[in-house]
Amino acid sequence: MNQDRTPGTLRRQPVQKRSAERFQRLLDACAELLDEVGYAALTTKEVARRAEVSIGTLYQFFSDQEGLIGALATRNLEAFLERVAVRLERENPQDIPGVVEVAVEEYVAMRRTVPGFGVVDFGAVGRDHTLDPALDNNTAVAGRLRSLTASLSGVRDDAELEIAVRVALECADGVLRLAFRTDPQGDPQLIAECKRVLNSYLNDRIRSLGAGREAH
Amino acid sequence: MNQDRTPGTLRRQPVQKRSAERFQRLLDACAELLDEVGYAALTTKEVARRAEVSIGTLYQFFSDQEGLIGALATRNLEAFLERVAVRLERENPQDIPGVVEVAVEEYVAMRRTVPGFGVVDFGAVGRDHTLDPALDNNTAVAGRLRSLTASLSGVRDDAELEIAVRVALECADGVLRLAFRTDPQGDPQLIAECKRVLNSYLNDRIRSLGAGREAH
DNA sequence: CCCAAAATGTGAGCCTGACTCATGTTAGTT
DNA sequence: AACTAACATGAGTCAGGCTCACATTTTGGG
Repeated sequence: MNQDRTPGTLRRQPVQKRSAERFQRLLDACAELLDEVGYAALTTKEVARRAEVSIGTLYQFFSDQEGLIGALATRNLEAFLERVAVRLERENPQDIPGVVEVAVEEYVAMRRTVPGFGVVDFGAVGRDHTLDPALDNNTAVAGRLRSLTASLSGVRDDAELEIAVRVALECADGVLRLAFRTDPQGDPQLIAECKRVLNSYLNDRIRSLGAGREAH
Repeated sequence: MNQDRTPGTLRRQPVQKRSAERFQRLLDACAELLDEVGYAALTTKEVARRAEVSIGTLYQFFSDQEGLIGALATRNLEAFLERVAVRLERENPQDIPGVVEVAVEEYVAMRRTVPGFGVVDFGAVGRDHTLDPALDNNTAVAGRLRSLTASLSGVRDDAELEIAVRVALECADGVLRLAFRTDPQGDPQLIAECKRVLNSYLNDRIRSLGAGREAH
């Protein structure tokens, strides 16, 4: 009877085709609006209107506004990981700079082409202080990236690598946001700096794990 | 006499003692509430109530909620820079790891003791996509840190250093947020990783500027 | 084909919170 | 005291998040 009021979650997965399409339309409208008016000025009413769906329908899928944003972030995350996985498989880089190059370039490409990606990428802003540290979007990304990394460069996939990837991800996120804050197309110099940070750190870090190609 | 409705700004600086105290009380109440209920659930009514001030008074000082948060961020920023400047002067470190140590430790100390610091540190969340990239809080921090860094380690204070410091700051911000997301007291391992990232990158970066103490 | 059940869709309206403004009060100055 | 500028107030306006009682569509037997 009473609806699921757990904040920031989905309420009902669409099962029929019609509602599945509406679900995607809502995410698309949300993404467009985020680009147009920004995070703070986003309204659920306008998202619904833009998706040509009633406000009630929106709330059948998402528990609240945060759930809507979260679902968009999840879709972005899946798309990003898919793109990275495809390119890694195709190009099969053998060292860390190779993997860094692919991951950064795909992120940049998505920032330039995917609506709303710049505002929410893999997680809404201000979702830090959740009391349950169980699930954290960036941690999820790190987990998936870690297995991709480990399998491709011969590095041992252990707790140390987990930390290195999480740390690298936070850095990349911050520097790339800066790059796009400075220049809507992404400041090339700062994008290069992002790769540099990751390579400096990971090289340093992985070597100390005794698994790099050039042991000290 | 329409009021200043420029978003995110101050409206009137307090000039008399009474209002100056109220101004600080409002920031204190805001900081406390941010810790208690989080950014999303913050209400201006409750901030005013907590500060024992009418809602009207709050809006005499701040153009809107964002202005309130911004003023708190500015106060945090000034306190941080003051603390770092004092410690740098006292300890006078001669190399990059020395400066990194001081800056990171002071940030950690403030996260542990200053109410609300964990939520807004130097800038509210979600303030990226402002159309005028003129002023950006992290850039301001970077500018001030840069002069401190340059004067103390004999590095040339030029555009390259500017970039290095801005990049380093974004990384530190991200990794330290992660450290405190994982552990309310700040995960020691991640704090150590933060220093490591900064040292790896800055060492790499500064050496290439031909100014480190150990030229290659 | 027909129908009940399940899934889905609707939007007027409730509620809460950001922000205003007409009016009253206090501090500083002469 | 008397005047002015700074300061303080909170009931009221407005907008946006979200609900719920009800309507419509799809599905899967029979």
